[in-house]
Amino acid sequence: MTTSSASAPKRGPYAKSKQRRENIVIAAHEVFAEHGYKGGSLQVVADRVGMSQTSLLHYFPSKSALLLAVLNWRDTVTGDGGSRSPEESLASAVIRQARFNETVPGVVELYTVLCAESLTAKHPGRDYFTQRYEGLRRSYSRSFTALAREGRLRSGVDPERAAASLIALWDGIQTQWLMDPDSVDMAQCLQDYLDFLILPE
Amino acid sequence: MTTSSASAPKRGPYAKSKQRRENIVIAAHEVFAEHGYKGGSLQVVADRVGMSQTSLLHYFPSKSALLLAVLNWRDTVTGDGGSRSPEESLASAVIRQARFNETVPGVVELYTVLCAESLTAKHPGRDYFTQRYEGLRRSYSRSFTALAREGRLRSGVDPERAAASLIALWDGIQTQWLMDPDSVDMAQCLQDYLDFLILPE
DNA sequence: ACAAATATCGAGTGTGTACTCGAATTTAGA
DNA sequence: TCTAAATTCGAGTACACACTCGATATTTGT
Repeated sequence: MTTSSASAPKRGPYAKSKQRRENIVIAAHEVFAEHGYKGGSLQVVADRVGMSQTSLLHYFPSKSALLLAVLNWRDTVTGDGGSRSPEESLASAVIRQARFNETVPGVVELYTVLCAESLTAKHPGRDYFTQRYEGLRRSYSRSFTALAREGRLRSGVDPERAAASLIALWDGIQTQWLMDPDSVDMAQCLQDYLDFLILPE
Repeated sequence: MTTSSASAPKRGPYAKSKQRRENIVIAAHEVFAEHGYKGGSLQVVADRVGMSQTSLLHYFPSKSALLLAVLNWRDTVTGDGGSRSPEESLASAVIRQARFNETVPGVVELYTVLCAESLTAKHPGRDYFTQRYEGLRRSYSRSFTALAREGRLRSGVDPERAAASLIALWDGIQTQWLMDPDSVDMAQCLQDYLDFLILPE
């Protein structure tokens, strides 16, 4: 036998399945970004990927399962959070990511729209976002603490509050940027804030 | 004649109408905060206020009209934006409002949820939020400019970017607070930021 | 008290939703 | 090639939605 016990005559997904699933996730990403989770429909996703709604449900058993797949896919695609090399500074990684985000407004929109929507009752994305925020705060908090040890954090700055504030500023500036991209310079706002918190070497 | 031309035999709303409309708006406020605009339904609002869905539509001709009424009502209730006395400092007004907001999580939730939802396609709240952000940025920008004239703005700080950043920080910290109220101190984060921007007298 | 304007609602309309079922088609391993 | 598994989809289900219509009940100015 190749896998598992003899009483399980399974063969696994066919060759094109992987590509098919990814196409669905990408289409769903667009639809959820444009209309939100509640506002987006499986039918529209199916139309966009060129298959029937029934076939779509063969790959993802429910709408909420599709949402979670979209959120997890987003994580793997965007070099998100702690994926910076040990040499790169926190500030440089943040600014680099912010500049990159300007080139993918759809990704920013998905994140901003679903994050707030996940605050509503029984939203399937709730756990994803709460865990993500916990992780992000811990990660940034550690970075600020490390900077403090080197004496490079402005005195009086609390690492945990600074972590939450940095994330908050980032999220909020993205919202304004989505409303009117010309009204605000995301990277510059983050740069200003980090220049204040972090002292030069 | 009392009002308008003779060919308009109107009598106007009855006595209890005003109260009725306000009850509807309050119920809608709760429902939209809990479920968002798309997620909330007229039936649930009608149930909560104790009337039929049809009667509700007598007061507000459409769901989107009800949403706009809710948003405008929110403005009049929360002492919002520029309603501070000339003596009170910008910082003190911001912190006071932030502390007040901790006592009305439903209002914060409505704002955060609908603001992000308004980014989605053809959302009826879009104009409200874009205009609100424009107004808020202009107001804060003026305050920072005034402080700069008194030499009380940290050198290198751009008033317009500082205005956008302050709003962004505020919005973002509210999101984190809604997800987990214990994870963050909204007023303290704003205080930290303002203490940096604004020099003591 | 009377008549007209307002308020209330039951019943219905058309549409969209996520999701199910069963049958036909395609693929892959032997 | 042959068979069983994986894939596709048309048809249908049950329900929720915003909104309409017309008829009834209530309020108000005179």
